[in-house]
Amino acid sequence: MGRRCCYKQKLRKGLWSPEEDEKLVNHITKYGHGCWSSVPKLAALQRCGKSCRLRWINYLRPDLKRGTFSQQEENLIIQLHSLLGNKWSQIASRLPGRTDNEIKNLWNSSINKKLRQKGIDPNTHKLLSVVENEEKVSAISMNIEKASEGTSELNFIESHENSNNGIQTDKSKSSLVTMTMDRYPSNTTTSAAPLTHEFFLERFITTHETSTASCNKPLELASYLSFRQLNYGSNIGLSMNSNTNNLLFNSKNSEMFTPQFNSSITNDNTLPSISNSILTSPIAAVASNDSMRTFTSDGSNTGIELQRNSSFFDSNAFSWGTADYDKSEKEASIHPSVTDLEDIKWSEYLHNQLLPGNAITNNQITQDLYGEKSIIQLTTQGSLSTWLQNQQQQPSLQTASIYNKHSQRIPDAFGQFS
DNA sequence: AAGTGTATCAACCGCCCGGAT
DNA sequence: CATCCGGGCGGTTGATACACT
Repeated sequence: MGRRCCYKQKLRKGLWSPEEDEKLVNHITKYGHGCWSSVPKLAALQRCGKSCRLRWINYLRPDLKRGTFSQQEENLIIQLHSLLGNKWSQIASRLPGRTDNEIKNLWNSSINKKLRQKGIDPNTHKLLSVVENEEKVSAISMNIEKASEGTSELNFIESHENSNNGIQTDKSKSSLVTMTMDRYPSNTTTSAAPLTHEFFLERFITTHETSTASCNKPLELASYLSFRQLNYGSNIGLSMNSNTNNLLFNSKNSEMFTPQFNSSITNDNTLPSISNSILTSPIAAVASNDSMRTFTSDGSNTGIELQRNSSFFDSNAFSWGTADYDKSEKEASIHPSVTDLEDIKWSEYLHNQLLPGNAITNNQITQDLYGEKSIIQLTTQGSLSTWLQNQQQQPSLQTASIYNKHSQRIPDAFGQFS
């Protein structure tokens, strides 16, 4: 099978001359492009059909928007890229007047670099440090599995004391590993409450519900936000790996640590599928480089303001992902765990879906990729547990309907994914 | 002013997909 | 069913513009 178009002789290549442009425009204006392979002949051009098509689409089309990209456009591109990856044509279809080539060039030349300067992996949209640590966690996880195949846990610890993973394995660290392994024995991993986004979100919700009078627990919020990599630009990242979901890392110093659990504290019975453990001490590290304070805006609303030293238009923490909608109906209709909450656009869920009474009265995310700082501001009057209790009464129906609603909205908003 | 490095952008290349034969 | 072929896409290249020393 040959590719004739570019093998033909006498075909011009390289930049288009104004005369060629004029010929192509005149032809397409009069007759349309029809079959691209026939366009060169009909328009008297010494070009292949592909070249004509490219020239028209990327440069001559009358509906093209010229000029530099606006900040909104760049933010949208980043958000869409986090959703679609390098599907430039699909991204371009969401930006009227912009071509896939143009967006691709912008990404490769500009955005890519800016993200890296911010310490963000442009491919995964995660903190570079987080990505690195995830690799470390993965490596350790493999070592743990290897070690568990050995004679004893002690052997594992001792073997790590002699290894060089970039992670210190002093006595205290080793004891932490021992503790977490005890907590999550391999045969109960799936039933035990893992330290996942569910865990953080539960704390956030629970805290907001039960302490609205003072709402002075910003750390729980930080824990969740940090988990979702909302701390883009921060030099501190948390990483959790599903395989070793009981380990945390401080990417600043590459130290591994584990959360302190206190299973006796708080459970409002609104999330029966979630462990009633809470995370305490490690979160302090999350917020150590950030200015965080609580405030009261009007006496009734309390909120949390998180100011970061640097910022990024976050597309993960409050965005939806197509993969999330690959869930089966069966899975979506089971228990209304917090996972369901996060499977849809989080802020929108809270704002529009989750709280019929508009318990969250304001949810503003003011972020700018290139700004000096960003402010994430949430105010709440707190009635999440009310909703959650309703969910508990009719879990399958409501959760399934939410899932269906959002799964329908995705194609509406973004068209069909390939 | 000249040289060098970097950024931008237009265009090409090669692969893939789907319809036609 | 296999092959042909055009269209479309993402990756890459090369020319040019621009910034900096």
